[in-house]
Amino acid sequence: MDGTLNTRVTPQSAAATHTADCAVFGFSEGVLKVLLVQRNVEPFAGHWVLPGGAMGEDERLEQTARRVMLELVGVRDLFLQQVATYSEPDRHPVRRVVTTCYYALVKPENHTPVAKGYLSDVAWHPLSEVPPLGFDHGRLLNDAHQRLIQQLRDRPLAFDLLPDRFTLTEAQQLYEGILGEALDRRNFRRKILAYDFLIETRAKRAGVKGGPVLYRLDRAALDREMRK
Amino acid sequence: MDGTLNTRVTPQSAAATHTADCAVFGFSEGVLKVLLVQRNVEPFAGHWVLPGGAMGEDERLEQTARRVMLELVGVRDLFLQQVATYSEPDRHPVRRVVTTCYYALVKPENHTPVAKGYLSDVAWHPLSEVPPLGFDHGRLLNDAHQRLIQQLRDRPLAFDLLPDRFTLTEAQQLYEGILGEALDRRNFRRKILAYDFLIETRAKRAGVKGGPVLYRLDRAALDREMRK
DNA sequence: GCAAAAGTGTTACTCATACACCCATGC
DNA sequence: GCATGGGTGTATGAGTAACACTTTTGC
Repeated sequence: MDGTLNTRVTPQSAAATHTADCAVFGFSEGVLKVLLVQRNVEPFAGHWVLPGGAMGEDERLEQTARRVMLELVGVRDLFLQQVATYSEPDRHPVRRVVTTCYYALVKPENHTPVAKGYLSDVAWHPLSEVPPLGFDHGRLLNDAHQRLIQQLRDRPLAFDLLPDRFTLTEAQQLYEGILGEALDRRNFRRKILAYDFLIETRAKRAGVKGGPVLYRLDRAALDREMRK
Repeated sequence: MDGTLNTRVTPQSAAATHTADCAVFGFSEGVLKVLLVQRNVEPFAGHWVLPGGAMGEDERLEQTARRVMLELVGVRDLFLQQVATYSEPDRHPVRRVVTTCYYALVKPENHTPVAKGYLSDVAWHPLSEVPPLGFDHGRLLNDAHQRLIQQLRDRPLAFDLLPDRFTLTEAQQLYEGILGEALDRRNFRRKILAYDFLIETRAKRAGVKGGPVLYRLDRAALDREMRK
């Protein structure tokens, strides 16, 4: 309640910087990946971490997250969900930093992230081969992934990660990558074909065996489903 | 990621105060209630708001929330869950305040909250009769309630709100109060009696018609269930 | 004795799961 | 022609939802 109880706001209580960190998930080559950046400044120089940045003066944290994503991977209008806020006094070794973690879903093939500023590298890492992360970002990433799993189980969130035309097998690989478990093909197909936002196209993809049918999204129907 | 991207930490980005606000739910007289405090200072003097306070120098937000609850209602070891963080630049009319909302569950009969400091009153309000709240606390309370509903649907969280001995009808009223819908008595009893943390006592309560059986909790079994 | 609340089983439906064979294509 | 992946249906079990009558007690 903003200092109404005994702990009135003081210069001390304002000493924390607030940042937004993003666990950005993408799907390519049949594998779920996360976008990481490598720091070239202390603390944690040389370490991989989640991309993030400090909240600006007239910005809310979600805007901070969007700005960081725009600057880093050049993507607008991404799907962004708040996960949690982390405030341990010693989570940043130099100064007090409170961070709010978001997760985001993007199509990697649409964007080529480039390292700028304090970063020596940017890369997609398969979620199964993430290096140890700096700060407490290993925990943030894990929490973000768990939240994504939880939300995917009752909403078809993940179709934003697929290319414009995709096969049901690709969709299934995506679900399996996120959930971390194998799914039965027939049960999966039945379940997602029960949605009305999948449109079968007549086109088939060259170079793929068995000529799988390509689907595309009915965006309006998907949005309707997501709002339920 | 703590200022690694372009938005390096500056004095501006540190200008926000961080607070923890709590939606404290209790259950008495068969009704779900929330603990509100009334401010006697501007801004929002005379308005009811959620209890909260500013994060201290060596404190994480959860500790802030616990401290506020201890000072206000004298309760330790309460069940506390983080809901979300709110950072709109204008959510506080005087200065920049970012807040993280928690919800808490307590037994009202064990604690008599007293108004101190900037507060002219403290009271339990039935959730169905909450006055318009100051700041954006109406939204916070709503979000906290929604999160509580969501979590109650897959974990038996709410038994902390019941007295030591309680009837199944009371438990059902509690669930109905939280979920905001009527439940079938037989289905409800079957469902919660399937848990093994409910212990039937031989005692019956005086003054209640029909001589309902009183139950108590097997705390260890409940904790086990909550960890699942 | 009557009003009020407690207590008790069964059925139908929906949803998740498990499981195996044939077909089309690329090589 | 064979290896690879695409495509399809059914049966079972679990969980959820709907539904009405009898018993006990306080007054």
